[in-house]
Amino acid sequence: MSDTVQDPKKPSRKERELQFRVGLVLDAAEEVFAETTFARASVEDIAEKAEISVGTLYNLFRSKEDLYRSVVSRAQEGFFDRVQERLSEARGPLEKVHAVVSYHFEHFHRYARQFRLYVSATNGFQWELRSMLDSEAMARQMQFRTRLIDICQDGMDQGIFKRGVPADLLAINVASLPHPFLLVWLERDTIDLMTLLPHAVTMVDRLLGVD
Amino acid sequence: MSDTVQDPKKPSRKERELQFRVGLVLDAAEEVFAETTFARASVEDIAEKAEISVGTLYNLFRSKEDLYRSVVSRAQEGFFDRVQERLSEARGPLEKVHAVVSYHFEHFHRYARQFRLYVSATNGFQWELRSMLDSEAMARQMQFRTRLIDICQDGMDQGIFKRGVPADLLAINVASLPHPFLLVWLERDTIDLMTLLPHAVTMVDRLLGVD
DNA sequence: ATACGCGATGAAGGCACGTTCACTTTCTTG
DNA sequence: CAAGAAAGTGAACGTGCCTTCATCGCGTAT
Repeated sequence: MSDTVQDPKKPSRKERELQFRVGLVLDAAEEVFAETTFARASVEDIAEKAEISVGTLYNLFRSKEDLYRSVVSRAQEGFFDRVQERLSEARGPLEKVHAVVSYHFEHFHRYARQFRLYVSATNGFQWELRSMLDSEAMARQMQFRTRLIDICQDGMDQGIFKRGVPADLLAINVASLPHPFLLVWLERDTIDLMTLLPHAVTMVDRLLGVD
Repeated sequence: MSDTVQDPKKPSRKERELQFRVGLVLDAAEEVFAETTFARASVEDIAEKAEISVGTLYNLFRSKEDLYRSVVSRAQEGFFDRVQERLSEARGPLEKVHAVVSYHFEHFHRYARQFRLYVSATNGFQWELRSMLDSEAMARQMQFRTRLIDICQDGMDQGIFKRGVPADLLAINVASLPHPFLLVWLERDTIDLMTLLPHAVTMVDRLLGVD
């Protein structure tokens, strides 16, 4: 019998060809999903960009959601693989942390498009158009940011905050410092948010360089 | 002629009643939008929760998008108003920064539901279900986090990183430190991402407490 | 050369949902 | 109290889009 039992490590030519084709489709899907949200991206657009028909797309993936998951997963895998690489090259904790931070910058410098997917993978967010925001809301947002920049500038001028970083970057970092804490809180709904506050204060103080 | 010219400062009873009703509808809409994304939230659900018909909803708001904008705008306004309050009470830059951070915690402790809207307003993100993520992707995410926690713990044990904060919180802060920089970069597409890296490194060093 | 099988195709099905509008109910006013 | 205005209603409409499936084209084996 022509029992085509293959070496399980080495998939057949057919199999490899399939994986290659799937990869091309994922490329196209990544491009489309990166441009908008999951809901707004259309299967037809993806099929067209991949130069296959919608039917074929559904032969390769069970559903739009399945396709999206695969795209995000692949992008995330690529990202983390490279981070791990850097981590294993780096010696000592400080160097390792620097490697992680640096690689974030390098990665999105190269694959700028993937940023939306990255956010989706790490936080469960999806992008929406900024234009969804009221112009009033935009204005308030800007006003608040300016206010915070001024405060940081004052602190530095008065020698209370450590110098060495532009005031606007410092301000933006301060403003987004609560976010990771809030995300942690949402993740484990057992903990009380307020118990995290002291730690957050410690972290801002470090950012500002106050003892 | 019964020219009902009103004192422009004091709207008519009708007008005030309308505003009150609009407020109730916004409450309902906030609840629904906070539960899912803009795309997934349905106008019918909102109308039902507000105990009005879909038609009435469309008498009050031009479109679903208009409604969403109003909800976000109102939530954001409430948030910023209170922050400004705290800011004006606080004396000196450090106290002001502390006030801002503290209020983030207080606010979402009280209005936990608004978190999604807050993110939407500040970053232009929308939430998606976590379940959209591959289980593999989840695992990778977790693995990376654990790796980073270990590194932070090592650093603290070796006396390289400053103590005083749980290793997991430190790790999460390190991991999300690049985010504000990336958002700044996306906002002003004129700048080169890599020019921001040195500042990011400075900020991590401060977070870690290395000189 | 012919028959067979497997993947590709895209038009049609079906559904979900935003929006409208003719009709009804409620309120106002003379 | 009646007539007219204003506001409320929800069924119907239109649109967009995911998914399916009968059909087709092409390579392979006999």
